[in-house]
Amino acid sequence: MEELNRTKDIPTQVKDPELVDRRRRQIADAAVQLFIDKGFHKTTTRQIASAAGFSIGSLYEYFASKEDILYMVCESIHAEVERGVTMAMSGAKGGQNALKGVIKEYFMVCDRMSDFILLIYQETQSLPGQWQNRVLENELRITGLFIEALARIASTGELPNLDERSIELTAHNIVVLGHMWTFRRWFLTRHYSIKDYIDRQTKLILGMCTNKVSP
Amino acid sequence: MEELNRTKDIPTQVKDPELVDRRRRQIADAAVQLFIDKGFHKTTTRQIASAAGFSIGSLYEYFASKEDILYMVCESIHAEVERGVTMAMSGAKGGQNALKGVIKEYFMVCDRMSDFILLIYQETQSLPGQWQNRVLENELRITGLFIEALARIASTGELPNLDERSIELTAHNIVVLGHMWTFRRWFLTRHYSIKDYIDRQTKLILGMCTNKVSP
DNA sequence: GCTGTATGAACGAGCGCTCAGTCATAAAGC
DNA sequence: GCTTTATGACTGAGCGCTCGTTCATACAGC
Repeated sequence: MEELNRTKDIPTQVKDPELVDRRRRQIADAAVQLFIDKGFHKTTTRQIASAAGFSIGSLYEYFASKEDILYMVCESIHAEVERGVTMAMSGAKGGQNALKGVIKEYFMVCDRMSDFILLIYQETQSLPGQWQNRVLENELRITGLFIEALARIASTGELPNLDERSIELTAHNIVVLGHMWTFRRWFLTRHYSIKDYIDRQTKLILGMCTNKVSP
Repeated sequence: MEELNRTKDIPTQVKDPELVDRRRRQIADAAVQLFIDKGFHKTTTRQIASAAGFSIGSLYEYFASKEDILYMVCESIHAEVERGVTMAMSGAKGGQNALKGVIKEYFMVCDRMSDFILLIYQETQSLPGQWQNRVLENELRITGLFIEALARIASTGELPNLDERSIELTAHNIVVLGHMWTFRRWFLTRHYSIKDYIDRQTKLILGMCTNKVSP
């Protein structure tokens, strides 16, 4: 799993690496739900330990600090999102419908993972600087997948009028409009179903790409 | 000032209302900078008090809790953003250039206030539920300004193909793409000047509005 | 019996918030 | 005008408590 590579540099006291992976996954699963429900700061290490079925002492055998746990949670969320987006891309057909399909699948991922995406928006700042950067790199890598997809579609001549920079910005826009479904859901879910949202946003985004506005 | 009306229901021990306003403004000004620099949770009430030039005891004459201070900070940020957006609207000319102008002015407000907007994205969750709702209402009111502006422009026949729902969603998109400049600035400012960003996003947004994609 | 893992009581720094008291100013009494 | 009393903004030591983290001890597998 991708997530395991990137958490290798979280320090631990425990020798058996397979046990470390298993326990860390246990802890991350328990922690993420607590963080979603109460936020990072209002969740205590004791609550995390007991939700994972450990003593507080054991928890500190696998992590050196509370922030380490948050970092691992963020990493595993991004791994999951990236997995979803990659799958959405691979199932794409040719032509302009390819873009429609990718947007739809991505927005579905955002819908399914909205709690998790929201968590990243709210708690990235609580990470130590070094790991904040890692999280931002993840965000960029996911955006990169959309840049590639758009470039591929543009190269077939389906998307006129898009230079490299505009493709980049459009990719960011698509990513963020997916996130918007999560951080404005307090309003959006009251007025749109996810299907409505996807249909309308897809039209608007396609308008973005195929526009022919005079300068 | 708008912000004063909405903070009337924060309790205080002090009798003189004019003094309450003055002191609260003092405290909010000190607190907002600390919150931006260190975050809400890592800022202590003592630090706020001393940055405002008070003792910790006095601070609690004007607020009943630390969260009250955060709420007042959020209110004053929204008041400032709303002021900026309203000014941008009032200076608008007719025609499609009206929309261009509004977008430009709004994005400039986002650029100027990016620290503050970011703060709201990160710390709204730290507010008690009741005041969280107030902050979300503010966000909605600002979006409403864009809905009105778009509706006004559409009614002149400048924007074809936009039903009411699409206007609403486009307004949300514009607001959020302004925010994007703040919460992705770690990437965007390295590759785009604010002028670049405005020019390119304006083109993309106009493409959104004037699109004629088949169903 | 030695190594690696698990435990939870104990620690102590730090937090939000309180409250008994101070002091400058103003009103009241003479 | 001088003294006394009342007012209310302001002060900061300290209370009660929580939390992240540690470590002496117990236990399990080989």
